[in-house]
Amino acid sequence: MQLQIKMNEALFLRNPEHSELGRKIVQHSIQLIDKNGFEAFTFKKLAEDIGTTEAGIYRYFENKHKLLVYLTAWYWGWLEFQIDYHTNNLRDPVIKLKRVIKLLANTVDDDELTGHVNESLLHQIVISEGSKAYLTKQVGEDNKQQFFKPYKDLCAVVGNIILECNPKYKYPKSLASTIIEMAHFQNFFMNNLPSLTDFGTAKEESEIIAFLNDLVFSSLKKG
Amino acid sequence: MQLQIKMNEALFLRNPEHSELGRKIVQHSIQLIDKNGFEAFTFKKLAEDIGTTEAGIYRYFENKHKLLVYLTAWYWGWLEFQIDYHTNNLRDPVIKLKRVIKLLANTVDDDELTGHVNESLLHQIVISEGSKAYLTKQVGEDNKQQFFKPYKDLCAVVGNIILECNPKYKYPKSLASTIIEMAHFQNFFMNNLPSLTDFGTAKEESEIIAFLNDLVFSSLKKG
DNA sequence: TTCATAATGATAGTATTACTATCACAAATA
DNA sequence: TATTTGTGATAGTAATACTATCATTATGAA
Repeated sequence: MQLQIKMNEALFLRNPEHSELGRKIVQHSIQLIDKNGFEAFTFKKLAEDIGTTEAGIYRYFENKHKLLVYLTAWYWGWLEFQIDYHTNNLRDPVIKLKRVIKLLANTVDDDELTGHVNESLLHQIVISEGSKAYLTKQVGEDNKQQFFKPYKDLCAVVGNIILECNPKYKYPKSLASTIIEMAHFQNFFMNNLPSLTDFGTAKEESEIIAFLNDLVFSSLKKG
Repeated sequence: MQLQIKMNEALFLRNPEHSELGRKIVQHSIQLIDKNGFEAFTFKKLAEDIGTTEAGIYRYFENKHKLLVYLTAWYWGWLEFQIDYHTNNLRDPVIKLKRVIKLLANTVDDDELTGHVNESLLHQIVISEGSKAYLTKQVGEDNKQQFFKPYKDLCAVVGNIILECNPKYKYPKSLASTIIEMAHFQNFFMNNLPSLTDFGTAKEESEIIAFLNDLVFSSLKKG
């Protein structure tokens, strides 16, 4: 059994899933970006880490920005699969939404079904570097090429569950993007700038979940 | 009359406010970063834009990261002043908080009191590039040196107003950082990835304000 | 089995970036 | 008047972000 996330072909020059080297590029880039941060990450270092050459990496990805977008898109695609999988048997939209919040805010375990991707590290990358995928001047171009479709799809899914909870709620999409972003930002703040949160002492993800639940379900309360 | 924001001395090598060249560095860096984005921004281009040399810039700022942190810190300091100024005569904390949300989410006009800083452009920079000031591997080091104090102070101010509204509310700081971040992220999404928001058609900041007000005051409602 | 093609490795080279260093000059200051 | 301070001009270096070429190896179709 194996899980494959279908990726936008414009994100790479050669599909990294289709070769050993490609999978190594994905695997080691996740490790390196997590370890040293995206700014310090270069294709040269990645090549050395893998034991190939810089040119070898460039055959798969145009540049490191595209690779970052690839990784985050992969993550959002994977997460949407997780959400579908863990909520498809649930009827009550409130329970569903709580489940989604948990999946967004919890540390993920490494998924055995995806050999070369360490989801736990990738989750950390999405927290620390994810916004850099779209906070650029090329965001318009990238968006035209559908690079952010997985993120937008996930947001739409969450937005729809929100509407199921309260069909009259006026800001389902904005609330969805708020939940998604804050699940990550509050985590980053908790661990790095704790005075921006109320979780500085305990540093428990469960508290982030409690905060998000409170935020969301106060908003969705009718009346 | 002149408004001066007191800045952390560790952010620069020479205080840019104290010389003509320094003020030009600040002024032109704001223009260039706004125009081309932070990634494409280099000290060489900045020097050419000003009509000085690269070495000249390095005498003021160690590197472009410090300059970005300087600019964002300046903005948060300025914004806190604006908030103090516009809310100090208000008694009702609910009105106060609404005022704060408006100040956070609205496009700012260029403040005449600060000659070399174009607050309107700087606001755009904080929206598009602001998170990059702390989403780095050095965030811990930078935080130890108090680089993010203005941001944290602002967050504390907002958190306290939240507590005035509802002393029993459990997440004042997290809600404060959520408001601040979302005032900017929803703006960025609205203009660049509109399907992540509910403001795609109108593209009005007033809608972001309405969303944030709804979000915040549902959460603070007692019961 | 053979021929063609595709993927990789090895190496080289370029323009730009991110600095550091040095020296000369002008203005302010003591 | 001597001295410090800020600026301009120039040079230089290591690293980054690529592009190009050629030889070798693996794959797979005829």
